[in-house]
Formats: sequence, structure tokens, C-alpha cells
Amino acid sequence: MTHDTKRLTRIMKALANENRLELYLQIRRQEAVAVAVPTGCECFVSDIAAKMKIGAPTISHHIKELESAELITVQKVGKQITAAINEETLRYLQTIFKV
Amino acid sequence: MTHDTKRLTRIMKALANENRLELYLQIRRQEAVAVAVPTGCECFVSDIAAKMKIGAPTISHHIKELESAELITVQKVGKQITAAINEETLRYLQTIFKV
DNA sequence: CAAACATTTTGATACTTATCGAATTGTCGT
DNA sequence: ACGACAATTCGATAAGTATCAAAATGTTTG
Repeated sequence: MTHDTKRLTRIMKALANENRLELYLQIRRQEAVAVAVPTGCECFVSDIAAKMKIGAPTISHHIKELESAELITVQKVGKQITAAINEETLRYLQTIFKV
Repeated sequence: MTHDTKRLTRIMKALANENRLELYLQIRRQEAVAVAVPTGCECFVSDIAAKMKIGAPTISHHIKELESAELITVQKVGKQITAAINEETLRYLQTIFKV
């Protein structure tokens, strides 16, 4: 069992829940939109959460899991928090699934 | 929740276990070796399993999970079984993690 | 300060699942 | 047919976790 398998398992676990995966994908989509606007990324987790069918405590839990797996980074902005994709981990995943 | 999220969740779940992920990665590695030899892929699951620290029933279970998630295909060859990567699913994962 | 709002923590519950030992099935060679 | 070996099924257990409600924390604004 290599070190990489451990890391990759942690990442996969973090993506192995429907709602958490959806959160991650939404954050990526929001970022894709954000690069087009001059203000940059204003990816509020509460905006994404509002469209989902799970409660705030669960969202909070999931965000921490994604952060702990280094899939996203999180920042507090006033009352709310914003999330951003951890590009390094995304690139790592790309290399894993590269042919 | 899109249809794709459902499918992707099933795939991620299948890869979200250390031993099952290791199985999948080993099958990919074995295949990479096999293309270099004229006999093609002789990727026996028992060979991979012999190097792992879990019992045969668990291996059997994991192989079924990978197959059910369409990550691999399986074929019986005599007493043993061989596994091969489902290339379509691998390409799907590539598109997901593509920048 | 107080009200309002976003997030987090805590504690509990229900569900899933990884793993094993034992028994079973299937396949090959003698 | 029998013994050996690979894989599977069954049944059980232990560990993990997704989710919620309630309470707590932190932040902004009147």
C-alpha cells in the first residue's frame, strides 16, 4: 500500500457521497462562472446550499470533509464562507485518471 | 441532482476503500504491463490478491463492487478470474477531472 | 445592546459496509 | 470419482458516517 493510495483513498472518500460530490461539482461550476466576471470568485457556500435538500449542519460537515481532503479551500467573508477549488489536488486527480 | 451525479457517486463509492482502490490501480498497472507482451492481458485477480492483506471473501466482494460500478470487467478463465479496466468509465472520469 | 442571520458544535439515530470464518460451489488434474 | 485449489455465498460483527434537531457561536446592522 503506497502513500499515494492513502491520499487518494481520502480524496475518494470525500467524493463518495451524493451531496458532498454535488457540493464539490457546484463549487467548480461557480468558479468557472466567476472567472468571467471582474469581481472574481464570490462562491458563497450558502448560495449553493440553498439549492440543496439537506440542512445547514450537514452542509457544514460536508464542507469540512472536502476541506480536510484538500479538495477545496475555505475562507470566511463576513457571516458567510466562500469556497474555492484546490487546484493542486484537482491536477493530482487528473494525473491519476490520465490514460 | 443530475443523473451524472448519481453515476459518479457510485463510481466514487467503489473507489473509496483503500483495498478496493488498490485492486483497481493494480489492475490498471497489470494491464499496462500486459500490452507490452504478445499474449495480451493475463491479469489474474488471484495474483494481485496474493500481495494483499485481506481474505478471499473480501477480495471477491470488492471485485464485484468494482464490476458493479462498471470500473472493471471480469472474465472466468479456468478456476481463476481475470479483470480488465472498463475504458469507457475511465474516459468518463478523465472528462470529469479535466480542467 | 438587540435582533437577525450564517455557521458550527453537540448528541443521537439509523444505515451502510468492510471484514472475517465457515460452508459451498465450480474447475482442473490424476 | 477424488483431491486440490479458486472463488463465492452466508451469517455475523464491528466500525464508520450521513443526517437531523437543538443549542451555541460568531457577525453584521439597526
